Amino acid sequence: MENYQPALNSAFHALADPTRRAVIQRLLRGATTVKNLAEPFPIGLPAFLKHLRVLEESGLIATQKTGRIRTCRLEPRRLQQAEAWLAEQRALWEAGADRLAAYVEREMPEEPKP
Amino acid sequence: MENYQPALNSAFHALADPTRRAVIQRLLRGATTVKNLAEPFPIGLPAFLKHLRVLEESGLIATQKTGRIRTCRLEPRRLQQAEAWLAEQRALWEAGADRLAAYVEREMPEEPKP
DNA sequence: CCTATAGTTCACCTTATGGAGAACTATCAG
DNA sequence: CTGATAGTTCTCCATAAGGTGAACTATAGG
Repeated sequence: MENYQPALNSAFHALADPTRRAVIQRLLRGATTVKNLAEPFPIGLPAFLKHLRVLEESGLIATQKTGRIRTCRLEPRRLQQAEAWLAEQRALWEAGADRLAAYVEREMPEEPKP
Repeated sequence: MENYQPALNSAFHALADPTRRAVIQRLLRGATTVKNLAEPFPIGLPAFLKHLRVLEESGLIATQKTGRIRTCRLEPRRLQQAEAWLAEQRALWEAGADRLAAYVEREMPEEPKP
């Protein structure tokens, strides 16, 4: 089953936290430094760095260190990948012509189990 | 900040688990019972029921008990809501005309801090 | 009534998550 | 060289997640 997709696991998990979603939204407006990103949040730097690591390991952002400054930028491909999964489910739902048929087949099978 | 959206928190969290995504995909083909849903998975019923509760509390599915049978169905609105958030971010990214401008303003501010 | 079926609840375990503070490292500015 | 700045790492803590097995409840059928 193509349903075990680690990329989706970690992407959706990363997206489940409001701090991390806010980081993503901030990065939509351009790459910036850790300090800059962390500034609006009421948590300590160590905690914030954990969020960044979750985002980076999920592939939603990428970072690069130059001198003592780490710059973070958005990696839109993963975002799109998550969106694609959701869009596909919606498409299947909307297509759903076979929903009733499947229901009938399930509730009134032609060959009940012995 | 409209970024603290409990609905998105719980929806994305629910979507982060492959078992729960598989349940959603199963429900695309029509409502069914707990037993039916649980059958393909290698985990015990109590663990599976926890997954169902996460899905239900996130608003991604709805359930209804008749007699001793609980029927689960997909609630596509939440799915769409999550998709909408992602789509919006992508739209903002693709619009991103001000990305360079913001970068310049950040890296070369007109009034550096004293 | 009796029993299999469908869920449910309970106590428990292990690991992950999100946060804290303190101490440390590496660089840039003067 | 000497700070100040920007990250980083460390240990610790509380809670949430995901799983287990055993015991329990409530129907539906025969």
